[in-house]
Amino acid sequence: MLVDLDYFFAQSEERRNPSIKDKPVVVCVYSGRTEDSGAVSTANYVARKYGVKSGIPISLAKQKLKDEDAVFLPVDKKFYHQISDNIMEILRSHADVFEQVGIDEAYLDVTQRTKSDYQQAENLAEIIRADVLAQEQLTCSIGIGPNKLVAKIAADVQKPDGLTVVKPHELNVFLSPLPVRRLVGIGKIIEKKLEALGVRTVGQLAQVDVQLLVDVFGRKLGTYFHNASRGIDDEPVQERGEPESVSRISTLKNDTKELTDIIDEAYKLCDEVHARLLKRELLYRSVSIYLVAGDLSVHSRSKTFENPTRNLITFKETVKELFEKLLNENDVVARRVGVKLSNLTKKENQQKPLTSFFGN
DNA sequence: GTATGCTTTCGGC
DNA sequence: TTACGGCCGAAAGCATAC
Repeated sequence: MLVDLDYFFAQSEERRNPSIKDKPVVVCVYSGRTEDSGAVSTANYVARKYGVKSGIPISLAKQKLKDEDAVFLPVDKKFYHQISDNIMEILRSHADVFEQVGIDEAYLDVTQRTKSDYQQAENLAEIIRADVLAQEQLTCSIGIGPNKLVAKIAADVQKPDGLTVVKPHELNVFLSPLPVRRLVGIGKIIEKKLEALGVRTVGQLAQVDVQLLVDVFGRKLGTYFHNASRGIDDEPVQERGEPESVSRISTLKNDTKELTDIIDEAYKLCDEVHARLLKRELLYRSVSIYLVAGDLSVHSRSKTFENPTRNLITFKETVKELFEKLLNENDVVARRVGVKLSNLTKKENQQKPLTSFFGN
């Protein structure tokens, strides 16, 4: 079962101030450069009717809504996190195994408690929705299926406030008409390659000989596509541990080509990211830098070390080295800069053995 | 050839 | 007609190893 909180940030704002909920509500990330510079994080369904959606410029959203009584609000991540934590606790209590994905989504393995009975799973989903609504006044959309792949797609077809159940015998009818793009793992490039093979829908993909898929995409991807098109997926619902990366990015007050200006800003971000690393008692093995140029093209560089460390000086030196490298290789003006630590491990068992101790 | 791991880019929210 | 965040994980693409 996949539970997805509907237009989460905007719905949280509606809960905080119910008087806005019949109006277009647009939650924005303001960059602080000019009055309306920044992008839309998410919008409620009233706003979506006007073409306002995640990622578009705030000024464009304002234009689309210029004749409406729309509400523009800045993101309040702390507030959303509180609500999310409360809801995730509710969801966890209804699952055999629980896997949170991002701030507004979670997989619930309910096989045991429903004894694999889809009617019981549907009943449980209604209980969960009622629980979330009663305790946190928010709606969600739920997909139920034989595995994560199907549950995820099911949750997407009917929202907001939807419940979609796909039983094993309904798999083909449900999946066949969908575009291949709906399958996790199929992006723009693979979509193009499949189109060249005359494959546009999941049903068509299921008709392709598995050997041909293996020949074109390799064994791993080929067999994955073959199985996914049939709704076969063995990925277990798994409790997630620590995040895989910690990053910060910010928009500069003014564009610059100067390494020193970029480094100054980047070092501030390093301090924040490093503080978060320490708070979670983690070590990093990879350092990345990120630069959005004046023309909005994106550039990044990264470096991975042999052994995990928590050293701040190493972090900053590496950031400097990577920005030097990037600026040497590209003639760009920096608009936004960011830093990231990844390949994170807990402080204990930090040392991966080079070879296994016994055997081979 | 395929597997694996690293780097860079993409895309969802 | 343009306009443009911050964060995350996934995908793509490559190099190297087997």
